[in-house]
Amino acid sequence: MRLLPHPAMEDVELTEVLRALSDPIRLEVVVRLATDGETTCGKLGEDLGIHKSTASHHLRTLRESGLVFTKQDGRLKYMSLRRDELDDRFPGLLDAILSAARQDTRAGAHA
Amino acid sequence: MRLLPHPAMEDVELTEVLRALSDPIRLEVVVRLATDGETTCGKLGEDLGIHKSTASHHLRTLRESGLVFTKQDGRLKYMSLRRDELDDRFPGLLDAILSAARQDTRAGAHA
DNA sequence: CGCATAGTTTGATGGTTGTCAAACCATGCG
DNA sequence: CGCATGGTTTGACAACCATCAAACTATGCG
Repeated sequence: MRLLPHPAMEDVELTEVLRALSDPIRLEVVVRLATDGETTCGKLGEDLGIHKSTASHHLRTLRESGLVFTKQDGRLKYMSLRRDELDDRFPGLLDAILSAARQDTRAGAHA
Repeated sequence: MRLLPHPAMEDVELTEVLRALSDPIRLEVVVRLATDGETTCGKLGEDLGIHKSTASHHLRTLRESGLVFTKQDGRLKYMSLRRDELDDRFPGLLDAILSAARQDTRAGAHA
């Protein structure tokens, strides 16, 4: 059960967080993490129908931006949202984005 | 006093809004618009020390993403935030981002 | 009409990004 | 140790982006 390097929350920049969330796949990943709790890299790749290296790339982006936390357990890497820390750093931000994303999805994709 | 074409708010996509705000200059522009009200393209270029064509490019991005409204009056084009419409479309989002941006700026740039 | 002013458009350039595939690395199981 | 499995890294490619400069457009003033 190892931990991986993560940026300290005070070093997390708002523009980096917003950039990470501006990709539809990464936004969907964050919504799923918020809804279903933690998941693994492989499961995400399957669920979203993308190559595993692409999933790895997005998860790295999310980790480096400060949004997700990665915990290694055996061969698996579990990703989770750094929800409390983010709420502390940017109060209300994650909630607003999550509810906007959920509403956006429910309303149907505006092609 | 002419109006320019703007996207309808129901066509505004969350990821586009986040992408528009993920550029430090555009985020700063939005903060200024929220604080000081409307401004012109040329003033922004001066204030931020960027070329006027760069300012024009960023303002176009902000307009197309649905964040700002452009009103032409004579030779000047006044930009303003589509605050109420955005609040209606994505409740709480703009406020959370603005307060995060202001807090981030006050805390000093984390190089 | 002619000119100055405010913005936009069009290159051109250097840098970043998302994607897949293939090679690679690390971990645990037998 | 050898192998399968879960992820990462690298390479390649096409698309996109921020920036400046220069040419262009549009507007109002005299």
